[in-house]
Amino acid sequence: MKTPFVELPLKTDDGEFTTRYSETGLTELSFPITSRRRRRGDESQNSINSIESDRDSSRRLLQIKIRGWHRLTEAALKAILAGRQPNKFPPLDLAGTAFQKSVWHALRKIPVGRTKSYGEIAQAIGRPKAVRAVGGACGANPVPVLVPCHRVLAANGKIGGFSGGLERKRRLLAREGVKI
DNA sequence: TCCGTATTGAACT
DNA sequence: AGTTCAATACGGA
Repeated sequence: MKTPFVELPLKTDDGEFTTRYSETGLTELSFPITSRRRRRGDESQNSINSIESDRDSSRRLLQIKIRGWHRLTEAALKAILAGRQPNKFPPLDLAGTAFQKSVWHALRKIPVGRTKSYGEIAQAIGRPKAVRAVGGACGANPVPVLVPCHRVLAANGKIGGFSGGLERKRRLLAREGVKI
């Protein structure tokens, strides 16, 4: 992964997500801060929003490219939050080990409204015994929702875990029409 | 090397 | 239907 250098907020009906981009693609998507009160100087927090210098035209082009990616992220995120399959995703630039990347790749193959167990993912990547490790990789997913780790349930059909909180996982699944 | 995990299935109450 | 437990792969410290 290239080092991320742009951070952009993404407002949705579910709150304001935060996204980060490298020169290669989306590196991170984080859930809205749940804290009630919003800090006063919060807006100044966005200082990394802009690239230091616009003088260089290649940088300007990159800036434009990232804005395009951000629009794709926004559309894709909102689609999934509404329980629909996105038409298009931004390019992803995910930091992780080879094992984690293979898990995340397998997660992306689960269609909207369908689920798999941790064990099934383990099988899908050819490591049938790495069930717990699959759970670990899900928890390390830097781009939740877009890489749909919420569609992974425990083998007995129970909810399993979720870094964004079980409530959110249930809500996402419910919108996709999945009954637990 | 040791420890914690978003697991699993079997063997027990 | 709930609890305990061992097997197990991986990643971080």
